[in-house]
Amino acid sequence: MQYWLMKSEPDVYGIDDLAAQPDQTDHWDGVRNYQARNMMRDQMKKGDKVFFYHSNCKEPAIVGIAEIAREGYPDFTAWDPEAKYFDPKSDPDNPRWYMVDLRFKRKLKRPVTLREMKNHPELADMPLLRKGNRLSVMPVSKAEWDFILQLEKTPV
DNA sequence: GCCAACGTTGGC
DNA sequence: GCCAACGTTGGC
Repeated sequence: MQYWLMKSEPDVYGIDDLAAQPDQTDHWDGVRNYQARNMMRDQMKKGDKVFFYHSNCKEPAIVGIAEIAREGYPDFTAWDPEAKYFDPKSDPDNPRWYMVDLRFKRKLKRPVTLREMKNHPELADMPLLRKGNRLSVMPVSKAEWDFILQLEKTPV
């Protein structure tokens, strides 16, 4: 099993939005970046664990845990001219973009903030902490995953 | 709201 | 294939 981190803007789609879905499951559409696409299409497996990260907000932080409920399949919103992430270069015969389904598992006991993570050398290799990194989907090592779960248990 | 860093596009 | 221009991301 692998571990991942996926970013979302809470104003657009936060962890509470995922938790409010039927079966607490939703498709993760709108990713339009090839590196992220490849990971969703080729690497994510059902049951993999995912940190849900809130980006572009007041206190960027990991706020919860989800899991992969369905492995990569074509992102059909790319074919919908009305959709925000419509891409005329993608078509059903040759889909350019892929997505997965995520199922909400739980919120963290407290958010583990970006600011806090920067203070721990154990996490320094995470793409999340590297300057200028814009990947919205990234792998997390088991050591990093476990470390962050330890942080969660520690009061701020 | 600013702006640095990055990915993509398209002219050549 | 190069690279300048452009749009986007996302922390601050």
